Order: sequence, then C-alpha cells, then structure tokens
Amino acid sequence: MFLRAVQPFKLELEWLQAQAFRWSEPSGDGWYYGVVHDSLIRVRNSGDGIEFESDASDEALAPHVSHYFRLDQDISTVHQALREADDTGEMGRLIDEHRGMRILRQDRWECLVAYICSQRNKVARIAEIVDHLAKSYGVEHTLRGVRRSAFPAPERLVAAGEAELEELGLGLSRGRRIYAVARDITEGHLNLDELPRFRYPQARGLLTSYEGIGDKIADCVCLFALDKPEAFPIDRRVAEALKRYDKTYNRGARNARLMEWVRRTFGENAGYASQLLFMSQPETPAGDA
DNA sequence: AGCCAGGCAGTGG
DNA sequence: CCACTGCATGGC
Repeated sequence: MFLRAVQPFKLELEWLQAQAFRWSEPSGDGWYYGVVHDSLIRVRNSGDGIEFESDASDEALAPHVSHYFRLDQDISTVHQALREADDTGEMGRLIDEHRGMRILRQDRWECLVAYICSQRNKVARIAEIVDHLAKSYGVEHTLRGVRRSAFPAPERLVAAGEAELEELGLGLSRGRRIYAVARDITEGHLNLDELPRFRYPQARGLLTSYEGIGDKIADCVCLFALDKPEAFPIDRRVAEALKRYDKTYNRGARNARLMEWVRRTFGENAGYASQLLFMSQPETPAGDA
C-alpha cells in the first residue's frame, strides 16, 4: 500500500537504526523490515512517499504506519527554525545531510526497555538484546519468509519472573530493572499511555524515579516515544558534538548552563537537533588512520 | 589483554 | 555543584 509523505522524506537505515534498533534490510533490496503496532511490515521509498506491506491488514495498519513515521509532519518548518537558531552553519550542514529524517513515534514500552538496555552498549548489541527478549517472549510474525517477533507486553515479562530475566545475561542488572518497571505497569502504578499527555518535565521526572533510568534514557524515551520534541538526550557523542558550539561548556555534559543554552537555542526542536548531532559523530572517536 | 560501548548511582570533596 | 568509581557483557 502506498502512503504519501510531506516532503522532504526519505527512509534510510542510518537514521532509522539510530532511533529504533530493530529495523533491518534483510535482502539489500531497499525493503526495510520492522515491527509497527504489533505487526511485521516491510517498507521502502516510493515516489513522494512510501510503500508498505504487512502480515496483517494493510488497510487497518496504514494510519499507524503513517503515525509511526510522521508522514504528515511538515519538517521544513523545523529545518528553517534550526537553521536560524544556529549561527555556525553546522545545523544547516547536518540538515542537508539528513534531509529526509523524522523523529519516529515508537512503541512506548519497547522504546523504554531498549534504552534501558542502551547504557554502555553498542547499537548492534542493543539490537541483539531487544531481539533476544522479543524472541524469548514475544509473538513471532512472518512476512515473505522473514521472521521477526513483536516485543512482549509487560505482563509477559512479569510472568517470566525477575530471576529468569536476570539469567538472560543482559548485563548491569538490566533484567531486574526491566522487571521492576514491568511490574509497576502491570500493577497499575505506571501507565505509559498517559505520559504523552504529561508535560515534559513531569514525564521525565516519573521515568528517572526508576533505578537504571537517568536523564539521558528518560530523554530518549520522551523524544522517541512520548511526543516530547523538546527533549534533548545528551550522550557521549552529542556531548562531543556540542563542544564545537561552546568550548566553555564542554565539561559535565549535564550542567544547568548547558541545558539552559540548549533550551534557549533549539527550543521545541531540541530533540531533532540532538539527533542530528548524534549522527554527526562516529560511534567510537576516530583514532585509526 | 585491555579498552570501550546512545549511563547510572553512590560517594566524597 | 563537581569529580571519581564500580558496574555486566561482548567485540575487537
């Protein structure tokens, strides 16, 4: 099924995988496979939009696919605002380089778990862990011979039990930490579905009250899954990129002055800027020739 | 073999 | 507020 996108829009594995870890291109033919709204889909660029196919009803899934990729967002206003906000020209260069990128609207629960798993891991390793959880407890789907599992609901992980999750060997007590959040959800103490309606600081504060979720992970969840475009995740790579903007703020990536500068400079589009800065840095600082 | 990966929490100045 | 440290696991 074809879906039109407000231009510019272009799917690329580079920016997809930099946000949601499980997108892949199994055959190298331009078809990307991933799970959207608990259905397995494959999707590719087509004309001024995308073409997708799912293992469910394409008709019923279409609004969810459009929502996930933000096909109806007019990104040019964001581009313009960021160009004007930046007097170094750096932002403009990055926008030109990643013209078709959007901030995805991911599944809230999978996104939260994925970023709990992100800490001190490479992107490839994060994808392995999330996929391991999905294969172990999620519903398997098949589309054109490609098998992929949907991410398991909190109830399913709670049923598995804390000890079993820990035994998966996810590292850094992640099994225990994921279990704690899953249990809070199943017991009704945490409702991820209502967080998009919270203000950004409240949503962020709620997330960081859990062990293993700090400022950075909470910001990723706010940006990628809770519709908080002003969230500005700062990891090692973004901090490195920020040094080009102000060399006096290059120590302690989280000091109040830096955050104030980010808020003043990028405002509502801070998250988009953060993602561009993230992609401007190599995974490991270039050291080899 | 040591160092590092989309950090976090605890501790001490 | 800032600096420093241990932390699980796997890849190079």
